[in-house]
Amino acid sequence: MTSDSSPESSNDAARVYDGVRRGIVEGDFLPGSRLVEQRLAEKFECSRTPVREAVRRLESEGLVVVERNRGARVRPLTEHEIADLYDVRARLEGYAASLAASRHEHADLVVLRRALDRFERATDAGLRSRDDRAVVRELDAANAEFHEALLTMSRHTRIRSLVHSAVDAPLVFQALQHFEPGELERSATFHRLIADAVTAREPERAERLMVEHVLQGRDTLLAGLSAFDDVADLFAGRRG
Amino acid sequence: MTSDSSPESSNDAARVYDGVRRGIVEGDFLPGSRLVEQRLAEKFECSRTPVREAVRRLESEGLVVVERNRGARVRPLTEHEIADLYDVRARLEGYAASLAASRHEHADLVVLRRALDRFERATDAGLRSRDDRAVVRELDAANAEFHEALLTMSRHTRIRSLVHSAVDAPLVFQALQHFEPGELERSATFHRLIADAVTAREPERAERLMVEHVLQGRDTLLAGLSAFDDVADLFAGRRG
DNA sequence: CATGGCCGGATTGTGCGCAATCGACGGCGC
DNA sequence: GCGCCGTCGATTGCGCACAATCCGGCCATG
Repeated sequence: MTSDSSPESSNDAARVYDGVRRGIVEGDFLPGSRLVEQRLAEKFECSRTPVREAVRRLESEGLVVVERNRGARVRPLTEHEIADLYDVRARLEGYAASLAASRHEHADLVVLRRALDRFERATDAGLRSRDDRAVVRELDAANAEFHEALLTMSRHTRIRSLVHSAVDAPLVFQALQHFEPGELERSATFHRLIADAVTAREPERAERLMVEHVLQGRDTLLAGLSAFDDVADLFAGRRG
Repeated sequence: MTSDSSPESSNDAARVYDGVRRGIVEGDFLPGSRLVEQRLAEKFECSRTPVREAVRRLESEGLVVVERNRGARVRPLTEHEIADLYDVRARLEGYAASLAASRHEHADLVVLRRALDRFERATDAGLRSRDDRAVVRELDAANAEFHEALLTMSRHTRIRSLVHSAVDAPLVFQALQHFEPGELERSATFHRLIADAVTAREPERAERLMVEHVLQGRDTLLAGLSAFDDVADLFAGRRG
């Protein structure tokens, strides 16, 4: 689930936005840590102006919190908030899936199938070596492509940004899901079922399957979190 | 549904944000019209820097669109998009209502009741003179207070901003709803029923009622729109 | 020892100027 | 008359400096 702005965006603000966002998602900026404008400006070799813009955008997307005159920090998340976000996400993506089933055009199906295949290949690789960073990154990218394809097919101008508001913040924990045994296969299965329901233009089934898929992901993640309470503490911003 | 930042924010950026937002919602800036940074800076008596911040924030909330190096304009909406936004809103606020029914604390009910009373008073005034701008503004404010109260009671940190993403843009048309005969009473009735379901801690009923309430609003609005096709054209940015 | 006011460094908020970019207009050749 | 190209004005993108604000520590006082 990456943003619309491609990483090689020519303007500085978008470049900083992509960089900081990736830094947050991949764990280089830990939750609770401060994002000082001057520091980021030096890191990305530009002035504070585009940095400000990037940070404010991240704020409006819920990845960082800024307090007036006190600056920005990476938003810490409690287990409770993660669960809530996944519940909203389930509803939003479920709705998107039902729209996709109703509204898709033939060309969309090609894109969807390609995303499906990519995810299955990534799954195979992931089953062999799930601690290879490149493999994990490919898994996440393939997963994002599948979900993005459905958002596009829904023909709903705004739903993409709405889904991102719910999805992006918990993305920090994404990696945890891949370590749960069976989760990769489960995801692949659901992706296929969802694609089938959408292809057959069955909105209700597509919605139900998507809701269940997302809730599965929620539970896997929460299970992984409580298995690593110290990690949970870390991500909640309670530095030790 | 007004933003969290109170209008008397000491901050220039927030002041401009509030001002432009109000200008869009109240029709002073028509959809499709350009928002030139320098112009806004003069109007709000500050430099372009805070104006930029305000405009970018409005962009991320979907009220304006900006094209690179070409500036911002008030986002035009098609009837189709309005319908889609209301559908998402129904689901999101329905979810929020069910959460509110499950999670509210006793003190919340006082706030909810006050909002309810305020809306009923505003309704009475509205039935007498529905073309008085002050009365309409009070109606909108009371309505916003009711919906905001439920969002607060849902104890879901992020749902407020999600709902606003779906609600804010079509707010431009809000006024149209008040002219549909019977709509004010219908709204008041639903508000009361929703409040009752929430108070009685019945999440499913609260959700159903809220979904229906929002969809009623959608239909009223669309009916009003097609009754004024020229107005619709105007708001869609097709200037004549 | 607890408390409150004061000061200095760090960081954000804002103003302002210049360079880059885009669209419109008009001149040129055909 | 029509399409192409260069120039120009309008506007945004960005860098930079100064002002406003906040936090921590220090000191005086009770």
